[in-house]
Amino acid sequence: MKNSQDDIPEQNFFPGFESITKYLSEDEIHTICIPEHLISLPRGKVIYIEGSRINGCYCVQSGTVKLLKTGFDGKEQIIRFVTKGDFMGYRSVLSNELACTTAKVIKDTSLCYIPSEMLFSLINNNSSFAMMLLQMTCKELREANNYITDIAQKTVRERLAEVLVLLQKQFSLDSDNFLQISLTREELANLVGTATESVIRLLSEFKQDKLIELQGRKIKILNLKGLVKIGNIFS
Amino acid sequence: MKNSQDDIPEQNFFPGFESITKYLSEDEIHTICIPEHLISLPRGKVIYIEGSRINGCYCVQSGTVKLLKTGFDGKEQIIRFVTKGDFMGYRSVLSNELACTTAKVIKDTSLCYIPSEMLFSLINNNSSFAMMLLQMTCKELREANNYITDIAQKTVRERLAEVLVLLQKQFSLDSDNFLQISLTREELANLVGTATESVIRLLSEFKQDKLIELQGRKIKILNLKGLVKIGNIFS
DNA sequence: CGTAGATTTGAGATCTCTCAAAAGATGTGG
DNA sequence: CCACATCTTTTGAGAGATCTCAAATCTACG
Repeated sequence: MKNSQDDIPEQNFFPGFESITKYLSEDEIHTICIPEHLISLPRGKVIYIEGSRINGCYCVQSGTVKLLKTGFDGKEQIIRFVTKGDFMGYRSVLSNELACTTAKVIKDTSLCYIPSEMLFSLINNNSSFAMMLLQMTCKELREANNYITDIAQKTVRERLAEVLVLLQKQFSLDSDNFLQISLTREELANLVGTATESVIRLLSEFKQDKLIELQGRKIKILNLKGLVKIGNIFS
Repeated sequence: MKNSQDDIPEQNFFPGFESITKYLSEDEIHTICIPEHLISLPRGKVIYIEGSRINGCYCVQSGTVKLLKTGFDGKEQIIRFVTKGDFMGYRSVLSNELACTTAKVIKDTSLCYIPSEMLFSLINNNSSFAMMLLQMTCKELREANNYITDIAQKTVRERLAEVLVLLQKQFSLDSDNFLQISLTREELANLVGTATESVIRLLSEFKQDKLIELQGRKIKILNLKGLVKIGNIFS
């Protein structure tokens, strides 16, 4: 597998792999990072759909993907965003189940596909990779548990404030300090777990209270502490 | 480690381990199942508290434990129940973080304690155990994601119906077909994510509609299909 | 310029929560 | 075994948050 291209720094070609390369040998990296496994997709494209069988997982190298579940009445619930260095789809592969979420691109993205066999072989042959994966799922699990408690106990107002704070943490800012993620009001509602109109009303309240600034879909956090306080965020 | 007691069937002494013994060698089982690691606790006892450091995880052999998180205003949110054969606490151990939930006994329980080092050594030396653990976290993650969607989109009435159906799935029935789990109205509310009074009102509605029968804290499901329909449960 | 989709605003309906009080259950100590 | 204290459960009533429906505006794009 190792070949004469050793002098070419892979990191430049596969920037998204920084987070996992430290757990993989050169051989393993070369096996995964073949051109046939690299995929580029524009905003709006669906990577996989809830209920379908997926035969591999994905590592995001750039862009943003939303993972969502569809409720019984067709309403979307956004579970999390997947950005550079994150994995997705591995849960279904590992437990050999149909995908329980839909993955949809919200900012042009490039992905590396990792076939099931390859994932299983990595886990079985490389215990530090297995441990990394285990810790990753544990982290997701903790966040999911926190989210359950929040959604169950907090008001919509508190949750929206919290979501804004979390977006600020996960996404970088552009030159004008606006969040580098563009969500429709509906997507924001599907993240918070509320109606679109409620998000709109609360956003304009927050704007009036000088907590945020709005320019179409772009959001700038003006008073992070204020939002933290409204959202009753402690952790 | 292996000794002259080989003729004694461990299963009788450690019934809760059925689910994990198939992933462990005899040696490994003998290392884990030492008397010093077996703990019996009555209802009401706390095994570990949210925010504390735990140095190992637990495998439940009998009884029932509730895992809960405390919201900012002190209200409990029950995350899940841990019963025979289930693990708990491993998430915090693996990610080397403080416990993010509190574990409290709700039905007299016996546990086996598994120290951190032992857990890590099992993962590193036994890839099928690591895989089992990984699949377990994936299963929990799927359930957590489902729960997020439910709590965010369903009404309290739908959620209570769903919770009753889930309890019926997870817990066995006594001779009179009552659920073998005893929860206060408040605990039920903390599971559904609502106020105690709301649970009480809805339970008596369900009773009037002949969906359930109540005897104090004991609950008998009379019309499972009806509850499934009210709860909009598809999976 | 026209159409489709997204956003905003308003108003009424409704679900759910909170607060308060009564009734019932449980447990303790005398 | 009774009396008292405490906790749980139940019921009522009113307040408030949030949702739904409808209509108006705005935006983007061919």
